[in-house]
Amino acid sequence: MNKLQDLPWDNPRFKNWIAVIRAEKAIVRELSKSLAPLGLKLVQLDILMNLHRHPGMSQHELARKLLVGRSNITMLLPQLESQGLLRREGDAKDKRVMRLYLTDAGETLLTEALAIYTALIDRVMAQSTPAECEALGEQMHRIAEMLKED
Amino acid sequence: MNKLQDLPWDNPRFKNWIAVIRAEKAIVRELSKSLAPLGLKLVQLDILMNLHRHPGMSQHELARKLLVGRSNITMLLPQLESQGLLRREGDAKDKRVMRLYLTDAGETLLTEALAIYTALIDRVMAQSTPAECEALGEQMHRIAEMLKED
DNA sequence: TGTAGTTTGTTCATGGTTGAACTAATATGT
DNA sequence: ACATATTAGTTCAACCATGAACAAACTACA
Repeated sequence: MNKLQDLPWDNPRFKNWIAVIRAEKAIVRELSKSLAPLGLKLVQLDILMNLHRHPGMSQHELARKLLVGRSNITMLLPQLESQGLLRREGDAKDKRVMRLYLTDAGETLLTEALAIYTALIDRVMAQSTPAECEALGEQMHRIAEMLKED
Repeated sequence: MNKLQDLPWDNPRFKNWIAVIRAEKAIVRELSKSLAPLGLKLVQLDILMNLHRHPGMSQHELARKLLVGRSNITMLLPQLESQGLLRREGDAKDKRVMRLYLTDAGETLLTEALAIYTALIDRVMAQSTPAECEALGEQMHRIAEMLKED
């Protein structure tokens, strides 16, 4: 059993991980505020981004990409659809799946939102040198790969 | 107006930031699963950790530390209190504030939970050299400081 | 075929989080 | 002292996300 005196705040790895959490939370908060004027929530932007990169995605694929339940997607889509940002088309070969596409309005809003997003990230990452930033990306990528479960 | 062809996935800063999000989500998911056998949710562990470091904290201070609404704390505490993990004492000088303390049971459970937590973080951070890990922490700390609002 | 198993998307009950009132206690300014 | 403003904590209604149960559509294999 550990003693309480050797708690992980003295552990460099742990301490640095806490810093990651804090920074991530701060950025997400800031981003949410910046996106509010567009009427977009973070998860909605995530959907638009994925649909732009993978037009014709199914709801199931989208849910997996977003690490979110399928039922959540079911309830998220009507909001965006009624705003005319995307459209759903039944797949011709498999009548179960709905294929998702951004509309022009969706592409336009996405562009505006990404301008805000990249501006924030540029501002934030300007705190680090390009090399540091690249190293950061590689570390995180390794971690995500390591924890990927399938 | 940006063209859609120069989207931020080609922007190194942005791409690396996406990696941060993915890794963070993966770790949080994994951690939540590991903590479930103790009957602890992540936010509850956060509370125990903060109460250990700052005994006698008020609910308001705790809410600010956790970046969470005060009402959330109000509803989170009874769960932990009824499990005998913490106790609330009215402040002698200011009758509005409730001072929070871990019980011995709380300290014990915290120790167990932290063993799990640090094991995961050690495993994850072992993907990087100590120097990389330190650089990571510094970058994140700079970002959090930059976005700190008061 | 046909039957069992899988996959897609939906529905629904549950639990979690939020922010806006609200109360009680304290601080401030005249 | 007294009115006003601020602060700590609570309550409540609204919103979100989740996972289990379900129906419809597909697949596989005898």
